[in-house]
Amino acid sequence: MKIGELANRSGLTPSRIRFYERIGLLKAVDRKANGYRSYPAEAVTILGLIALAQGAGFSLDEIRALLPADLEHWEHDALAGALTRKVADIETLQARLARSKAHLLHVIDEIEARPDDIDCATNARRVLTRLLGEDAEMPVASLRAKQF
Amino acid sequence: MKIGELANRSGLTPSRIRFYERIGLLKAVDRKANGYRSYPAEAVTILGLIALAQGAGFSLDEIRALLPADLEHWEHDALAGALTRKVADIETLQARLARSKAHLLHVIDEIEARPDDIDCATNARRVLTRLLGEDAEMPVASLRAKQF
DNA sequence: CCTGACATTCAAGTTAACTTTAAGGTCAAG
DNA sequence: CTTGACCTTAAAGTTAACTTGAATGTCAGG
Repeated sequence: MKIGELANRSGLTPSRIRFYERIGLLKAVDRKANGYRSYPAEAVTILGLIALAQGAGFSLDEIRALLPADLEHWEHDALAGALTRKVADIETLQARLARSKAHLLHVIDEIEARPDDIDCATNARRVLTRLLGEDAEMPVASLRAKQF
Repeated sequence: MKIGELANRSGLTPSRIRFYERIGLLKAVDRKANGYRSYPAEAVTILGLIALAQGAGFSLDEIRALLPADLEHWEHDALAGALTRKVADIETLQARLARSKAHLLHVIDEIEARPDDIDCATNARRVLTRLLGEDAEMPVASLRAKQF
């Protein structure tokens, strides 16, 4: 199978597949006489797995550390541990998101529920004072460091 | 107030504050005779708001579009709309995370609950087959495009 | 007067995960 | 024999949000 067909079957682009090879996530495959890469059918499965793991929040580095050379020879304990830790990561993120959401809803409430008898500027001051006095959270965005 | 003091009070670094000015998130402030930036007390509030918004998942671009020149003159409707949309974004992410988590737990189950009478390789094939046959999700990581 | 803690600017580096571009081979079909 | 769809490589570009580095200026204290 040439790289274009593999790309079609796996849903990844050729450039992405070559990139994975370059960074050592995929081992270099055989070449035909003309230099074209020639993939075994198994490659579709491997790429599918990579995409799946990415979808679950694993970074390419993490995936590289877990993907066995032989698809039937997983490092059971490392894999189970990584999966469990990833679940914990997700739970952390869920908790953080819940707090962000609650916070946002609270702010929406504050700005919508302005008493009729005070003007916008006064209300703005009131909202601002409350907002900055409350909890200062860690940025949700900082989670990108952990692949979310 | 010089930039160092503002940095201390706001918890941001001086380089970050200069960066915000460079990209137009903060308007340029007055300079002392020696060229040093001189900030009004209000700047602490503004930086606090920026950090707060970032914590809630807003990108700097979004924040720039929402932050009024005058802190007491918010564009009420734009702000309320943006907050509401951000809550919706968070809900989308929550749903996605829930699915990822369920998926991971399912995989952990599959690899742990291997029947005693089949070997690792066979189990690996069984797990792989199920895994790749199921749903292929969008990567959680793709949410970074929306600031999470 | 010197030292050290500040301040300034501009350019370049960082991270992840790719894509894009450029310049060029290969090959089946018409 | 030429077109067009593929394939190859290496290098550079992308995005967000900063940081780091280099070269230099300012200023209060001892």
